[in-house]
Amino acid sequence: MPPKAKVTIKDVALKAGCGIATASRVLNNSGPTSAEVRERVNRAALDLGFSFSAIGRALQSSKSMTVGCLVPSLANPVFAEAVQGVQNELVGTNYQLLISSSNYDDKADDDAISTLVSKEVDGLIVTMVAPERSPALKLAHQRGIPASLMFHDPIEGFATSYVDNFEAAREVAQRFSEYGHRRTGFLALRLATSDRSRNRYAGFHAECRARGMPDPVLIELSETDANRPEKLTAILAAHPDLTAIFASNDFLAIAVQKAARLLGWIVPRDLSVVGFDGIEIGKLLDVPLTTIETMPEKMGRQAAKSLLTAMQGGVLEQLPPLPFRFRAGATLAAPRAKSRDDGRVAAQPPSVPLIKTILKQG
Amino acid sequence: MPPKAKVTIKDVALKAGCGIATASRVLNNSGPTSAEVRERVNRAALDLGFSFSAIGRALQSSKSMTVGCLVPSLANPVFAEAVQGVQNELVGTNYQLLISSSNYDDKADDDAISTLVSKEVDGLIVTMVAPERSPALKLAHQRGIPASLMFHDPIEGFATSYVDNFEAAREVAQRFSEYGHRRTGFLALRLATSDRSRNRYAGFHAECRARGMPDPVLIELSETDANRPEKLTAILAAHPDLTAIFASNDFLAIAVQKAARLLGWIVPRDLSVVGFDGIEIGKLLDVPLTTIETMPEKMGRQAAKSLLTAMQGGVLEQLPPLPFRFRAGATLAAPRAKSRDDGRVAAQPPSVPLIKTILKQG
DNA sequence: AACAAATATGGAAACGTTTCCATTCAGGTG
DNA sequence: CACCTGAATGGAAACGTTTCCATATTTGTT
Repeated sequence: MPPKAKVTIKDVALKAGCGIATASRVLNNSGPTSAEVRERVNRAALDLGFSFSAIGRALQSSKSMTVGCLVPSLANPVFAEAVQGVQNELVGTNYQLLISSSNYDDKADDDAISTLVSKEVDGLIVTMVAPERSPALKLAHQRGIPASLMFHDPIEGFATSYVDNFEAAREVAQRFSEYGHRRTGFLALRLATSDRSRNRYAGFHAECRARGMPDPVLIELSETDANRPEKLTAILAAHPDLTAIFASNDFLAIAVQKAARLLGWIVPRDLSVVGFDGIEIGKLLDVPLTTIETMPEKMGRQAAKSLLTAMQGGVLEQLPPLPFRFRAGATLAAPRAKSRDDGRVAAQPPSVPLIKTILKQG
Repeated sequence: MPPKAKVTIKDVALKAGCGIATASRVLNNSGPTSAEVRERVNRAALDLGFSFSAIGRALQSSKSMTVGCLVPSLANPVFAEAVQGVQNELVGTNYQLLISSSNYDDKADDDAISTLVSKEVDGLIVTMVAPERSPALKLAHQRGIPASLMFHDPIEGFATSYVDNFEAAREVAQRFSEYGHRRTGFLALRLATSDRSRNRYAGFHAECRARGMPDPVLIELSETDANRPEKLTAILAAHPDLTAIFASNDFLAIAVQKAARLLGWIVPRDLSVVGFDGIEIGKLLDVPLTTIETMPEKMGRQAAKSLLTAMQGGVLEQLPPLPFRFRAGATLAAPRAKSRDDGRVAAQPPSVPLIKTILKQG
């Protein structure tokens, strides 16, 4: 084990007393070799601790054996799971995963793609703010780098692995309607940078209309407000007529319940809440979360799978969306029959001190 | 915009009517050039849509400008956040992030490191099952590839960014003791593959002893059982004398509360629970989770930061552990004075039908 | 025994960079 | 006017592979 910094195939050939070409053939099993030289080369490689330089290989074959993956942020468990799905699918192939994240920034998205392209990735798997108007992504496409989208609805020229947000949201509106809800709200974060949220809102809105319900109230929260319930509490208080909230993700669905409790409202008696994503924790809550279950891991897997076939010369074809599933939970129920102000506030007189207590600890 | 597959610096030089060396100097600002040729080269590069081949560069400079990162799984939000932290620190440098995951498998860990090394990463950031006995990691070290650990306690030869699990766990024992708890349990997943959990257990155990409490009951859950509360319910029922549980992560802390509820126990009246990690959702729960807050994002950042200085020729030095913080929450309280069987079961007669209901929906 | 066919081998080019070195040319100094 | 300095430039080597091609050796067939 001489800890030589770099041992190349040249060193192996030298030690084995043969030419580089022969050593290469032995090490790759890529051509005729005599048993004798095979023995010598393998022994030399082992002794020297040789391993191929992926860079040398990449240069000569113009294949980096690397796929680039861009998501807004790994701090969002949904994206993290999807990336893990990609990874799971890539294990066993010889492809490695180069990742980047944009923190939901349009410009950063584009830069990230450029960087990945200049690293000569063999394929791309992306979730970005606006894939349809990313110059870098278009350029990658022109250069013949196959790209597979995740979470996005289909757009011209790319295959995508996604869940039908519009349809899923329609189902939520339908459930609300069946329980007799009429005045609803849609709660989301960063609507401007999330086509997913926009699609959910669109579907929810469309189905509410179709059922003759009033248009849902659109509640958009800033990043920072999401962790501090006060703002949400104020918003709820300002809309006492809402009986049901559709939250664009499960975290928000849990946050809005916290806000409701601060007002002394009880879920689902005084307010129904439905989330989106289907995180596991939702099942374990005291009042299990009603939500739409999706499969981020599968999404990543599917994106990786199609990309792999595309990289092997196959054609990138659009598969149908991944299924979603309505998880009943217990945060959705019929709205109270009685008028709001009588019912809710009266039922929980000590709401004000409660707020104080919790504000203090936050 | 001729969508030529590959435009190299040779093409640029040709079009600009100069030598390759000159073109390189212009494009890199790395030597004397006349204003005139500079103009021509830049224009040619722009016209042709030239961008450097990172592979060509890597080969010649023997720097891949890539750091490899290995974590057990991105499906665990703690690791995902840490990786995002690494990423955040790397943005702005010219380093890209190559990731891999082992799914908590010892062998896979080693293979992953080998692969990353053969990709010639310039540095490594790793969390693995057992870094101290990974041949591949040792080899990387011998080859002079700097490596920075995450989540691990310090080991010979590597810098690590971590939280003092032992100390944090001692604090939990101390809090339990102060509230008057004596019989406690430690709940964990995959103890064999997580030195973090083992260290927490060790610290918890040590402090319980130091305070004259009985040794904590060690409860280890299989992966699959963690999502299905029945098993946990059975375990709790088998240990009716426990008054407090320290869970090795917040997810388990929430799961054990679910199990307790299935038995009709009320948290924290009948059972105190303390978690670990400090996930945001914990704050939003009806009964806010008592837990140890840690900073995974910072951990990733710190690991990346030290690695960066090491890669720039600096020395990899061990920093003190990152701080943790006890978050009070509301799932920790004094144990009930009365005997168990009187208190708990009698207080919640309808516990059996409740179990049935919930089992059905799971 | 002679020759074709198959097998084994190594030299060299190519992949896209950067950088060392040598060359050319202009301008300044004695 | 000869000389030196410094700037500008391009050729070529090197980084580690794979692969084409040509050569050398063995095997098999008449």
